[in-house]
Amino acid sequence: MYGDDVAPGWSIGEVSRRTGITIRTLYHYDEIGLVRPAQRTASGHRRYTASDVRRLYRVRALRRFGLSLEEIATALARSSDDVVALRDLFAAQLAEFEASALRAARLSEQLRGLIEQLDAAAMPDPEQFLTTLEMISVYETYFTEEQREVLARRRADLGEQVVEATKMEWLELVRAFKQHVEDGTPVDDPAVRDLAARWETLGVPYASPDPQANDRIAASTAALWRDHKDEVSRGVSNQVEWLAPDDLPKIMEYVDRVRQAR
Amino acid sequence: MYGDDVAPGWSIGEVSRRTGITIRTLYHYDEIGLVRPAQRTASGHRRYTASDVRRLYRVRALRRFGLSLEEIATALARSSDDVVALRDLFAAQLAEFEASALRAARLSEQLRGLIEQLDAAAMPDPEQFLTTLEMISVYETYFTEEQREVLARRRADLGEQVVEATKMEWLELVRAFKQHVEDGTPVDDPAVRDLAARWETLGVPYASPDPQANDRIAASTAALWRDHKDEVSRGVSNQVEWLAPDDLPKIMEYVDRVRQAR
DNA sequence: TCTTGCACCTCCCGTGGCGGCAGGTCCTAC
DNA sequence: GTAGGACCTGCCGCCACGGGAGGTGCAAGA
Repeated sequence: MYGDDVAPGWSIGEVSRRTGITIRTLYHYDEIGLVRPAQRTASGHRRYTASDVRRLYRVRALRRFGLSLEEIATALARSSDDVVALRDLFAAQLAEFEASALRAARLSEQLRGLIEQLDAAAMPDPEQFLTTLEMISVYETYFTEEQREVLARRRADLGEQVVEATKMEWLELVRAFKQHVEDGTPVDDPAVRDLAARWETLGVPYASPDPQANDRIAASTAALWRDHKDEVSRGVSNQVEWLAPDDLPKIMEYVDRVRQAR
Repeated sequence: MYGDDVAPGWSIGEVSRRTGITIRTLYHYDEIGLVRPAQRTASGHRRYTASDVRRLYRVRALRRFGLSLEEIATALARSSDDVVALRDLFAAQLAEFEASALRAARLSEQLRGLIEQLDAAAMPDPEQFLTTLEMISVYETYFTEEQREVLARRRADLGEQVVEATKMEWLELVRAFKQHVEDGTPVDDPAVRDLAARWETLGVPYASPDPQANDRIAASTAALWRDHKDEVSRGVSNQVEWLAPDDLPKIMEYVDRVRQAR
């Protein structure tokens, strides 16, 4: 066609079919200078040489590995004299893949948990579920990724059984304190003092070996509680029947006073 | 400030600090109607209520799970009356996570292989390595994802040892054929006929149970060889010393004639 | 000769989820 | 009076193209 068939190389359409790259993408690569066909025909049509097509295959391969077009351009520009740069680029990309795989795995797990909750219909009320969602985000806001990492690993190490047991014991303590609040037990009573001591030992198995990390986590927890008493209380009271949404703040205040009385 | 502190809710700056969402993002959410602050002050400043902030936290949580802002908008709009839609959304997202994790794992493995090759300095010449890259892309162009899947699984099932053994045997056959080409052995000689028979049995362990799939893979392979003789030959001759870049096409032609002679 | 049709060209707008800047307003504190 | 900070709107930029409009060049059929 056009008598171009005597010209060497291939038209853009032929190249597109051969390589599986869309024509639009070929235009784009030409535009940004990544793969420029060596020549044009008299009528202005692009002619790709064998070396152009080879370059295209290289670009495609590197793209598959998630490199940006800019990275590919610099890599192909200097890769002829050092393979080391390419190696480093690959290594960096590999590290990123692995990091994102880790993130994806964590998110998958969380999602699975949420789906399970929804399936178990443990949360019939959509509002309750949305509150859970809020808490997820609040949690992310107050704890750094590193802290979440530490906590998640700790929980995993201890196992679900232990975590559940801790939860139950904490709830028992809350229930006991609730009774004492209602009874107006004085804060220096030995009974509540013992309860407060048990309260403090609850977190011990979750502590990390680094005391400073513990302090930071405690500070974050305190800030979270300070700023989001209401949401947390609602969340907890959704889980147990004997707790009204505004009980927990009162109880926590009482516990604090008991601790200070020591 | 501005005497706004008597107005209920929070300014955009305060919300940004509390939630960790940038002000620009808050503007964006307002613009697209995803989170509109309930009111404005007389001077036009945004005031976020507690319910606005709750909505923000929900949005953040859903974003973390990779939902698009549009999906979040529809989810939050109707989630109050059906949690099922949300559950399905999560399930779909989970499936996507898992698919992308699979892709990432495959790419990681390929990258690791390439890095290993580079580290082993088995490829001192950058040009050789770039040819390898080309071949990766060519391979992708000629085989569909499904076919690659089948081949990869087959290789994994057989184990590296077997694959390596096949490679070695194939190279031996090539070497034998090369000798016959040079000697000018006629194509109906029993010796070369036997070699061709062995050649054909080589691929048998890699065949999938579905004969049509095998045919398609064979066709793809033929097309690849037809269009990329030179690259493949260069690639193979890079790996062994006794093979010149233009030997392989001649050998393959000879093998073809031997087969047809039967 | 006219039409139809195809391959190709350039130019330009759109995507998602914001980042960032310019230039203005509003209010407080020194 | 002015310096500064928080806030406002409007607009351009990113990345890797997708897609469409509107034009050109050429061949084959009616």
